[in-house]
Formats: sequence, structure tokens, C-alpha cells
Amino acid sequence: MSVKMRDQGPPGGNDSRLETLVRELIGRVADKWTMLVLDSLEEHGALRFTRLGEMVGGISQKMLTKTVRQMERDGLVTRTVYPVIPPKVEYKITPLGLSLSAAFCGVWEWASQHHEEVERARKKFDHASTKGRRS
Amino acid sequence: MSVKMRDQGPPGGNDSRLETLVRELIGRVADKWTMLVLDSLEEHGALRFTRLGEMVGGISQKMLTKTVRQMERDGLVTRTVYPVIPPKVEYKITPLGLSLSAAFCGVWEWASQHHEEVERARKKFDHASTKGRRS
DNA sequence: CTGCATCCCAAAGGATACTG
DNA sequence: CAGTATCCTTTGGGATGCAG
Repeated sequence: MSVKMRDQGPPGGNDSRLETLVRELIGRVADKWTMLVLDSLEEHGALRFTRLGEMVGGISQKMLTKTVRQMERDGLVTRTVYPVIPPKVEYKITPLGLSLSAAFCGVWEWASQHHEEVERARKKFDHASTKGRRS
Repeated sequence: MSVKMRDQGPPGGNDSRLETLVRELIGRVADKWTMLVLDSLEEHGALRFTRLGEMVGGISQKMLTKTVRQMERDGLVTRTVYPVIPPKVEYKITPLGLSLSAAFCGVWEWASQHHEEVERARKKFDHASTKGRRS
């Protein structure tokens, strides 16, 4: 699982530095909204701001703006402004974003396959906490 | 990518309900600390509270407690209390947690392979924002 | 009318002190 | 050692304003 073992860059003593960088990137990318936006764009190609928000569901305009800006900065999506009236802005996934989406695919599959198991675990946990002592 | 297409449960009109459930689960699981904790436990087997915090790195006790509780509730880890003095609590990944870790493996690989590309994209974005106009 | 910035408040998160 | 409780700071969400 770890990144330590397969260092692909030029050799040196920067193993821990690379590890740190990758961890930061994971922290950035392993974000609820980022993943949901990425998935929406991967499914529907290009979307306008409002429509994208609808597809994601339950996200505020503020967070959508922030998330999408971050993703644009990271090179995961492109933002195209059409200077027309009424204004039109389209967000589109990039090849890099597509590769991340593909990498994250396994997690989607995991969620669809194990969500019942998770819910059972929760029920059990809540039940045990309610009455019994645990330890 | 989507879950819509391969519904594995009994047929019915509950596609959107399942979709919602899976999305909620993704929102829960696609969390920075959850993934980092999961990875630490996957690499090192069983860890005590403090040691786990050290392995994760940069996490506060409060968030570690919260994250680990959540994960225990979701059935991703087990929490074993040894009634000794000083107290000893060990956290261990479950088979379910292991499966999630494996599913998330692709994202780790993506991060290690593309972090340079992301950084280049950021530099370019910041550079463009500094001086030029974008649209 | 669309897209975003701003304001304000609620909630999440970090640091510290304290208990079993 | 492993938390819980208590601050206080930061972040996120809803509503509103405003430019194109």
C-alpha cells in the first residue's frame, strides 16, 4: 500500500520527503466534494456551474466554487468561460482528472459492495453502546 | 465509474436510493484522516493510540479519537482494551477495513505517479493568475 | 439569469489541561 | 497511556448582493 517501496524519481535521500508530498496530495484529493465533483464530471462530460451543483447534490455554491477552483488549480478540471449573455461557464474533466477518477473507481465499487456490511456494523455498534458495556 | 449500472441487489425501483446510500458512504469514507489511519494500520498491523497518532502524523488527539471511533463504528477497525496499568488500547484493521484499503490502493498509486504533474499544474495556474488574465 | 464574492453564523478542528 | 473536557481558531453553509 505504501509509496515507500516504489520510488520512481531520481535516487537520493528524499524518501521521506516524497512520502510527505504524497500524503499531502492524498489529504487534498481524498475529499468528499472533490470526489463527488470528479465523478459527476466523469459521468456527464462537461457541465455548467449550476448543473454541476445539482449533480453533486447537497453542496453549497460556496463550496462548489472553492472545490472546483482547487481542482482547476490541481489540473483536474478545466474551466471554460463563454462570453455570451446569459453567461455560460463549462467545467470539464482533464486527462489527469480522468486518471484520478479511474484510480478512485475501486472505492466506488467497494462502497457499492460493502455498504450493507457497514450498516450492519453500525447497528451492532450502536446497539452495544446503548445497553452493554464494551471492553 | 458510477454505481448505477451494476446493481447487484434484488431488482426494484431503488436505484436512486442505493445511489444516495453509496454517495453518503463515499462522503464518510473519502476522508483524509480515515484514509491515513487506514493506511497506517494496514502497514503496521496493530497499533496503540499514541503510536497510531505518530504514524498518521499531524493529527490531533481529538481528531484521532473521533476518526478511530467512527471507523470502529463502521466496522473498519477493532478496538481492544487491555485492563492493565498503564492502560493499553490496540487498534487493528478488520477484513472489511482491509478491503477498503485495497480499494483505495489505486489512489495511492495515482498520487505517487502524478504528484509532479499536479505540482506543475499548480505552478502554471498560480503563474497565470498572478499576471495574466484568464478566460 | 448565471456565476461568484461577501457577510454572518454554526460546526469542525487544534492546543491544552485534567482524569481514570 | 488513553482518553475526555475545555477553550479558541478555522472552516463550511445559507442568504444576500452584485457584476456580466
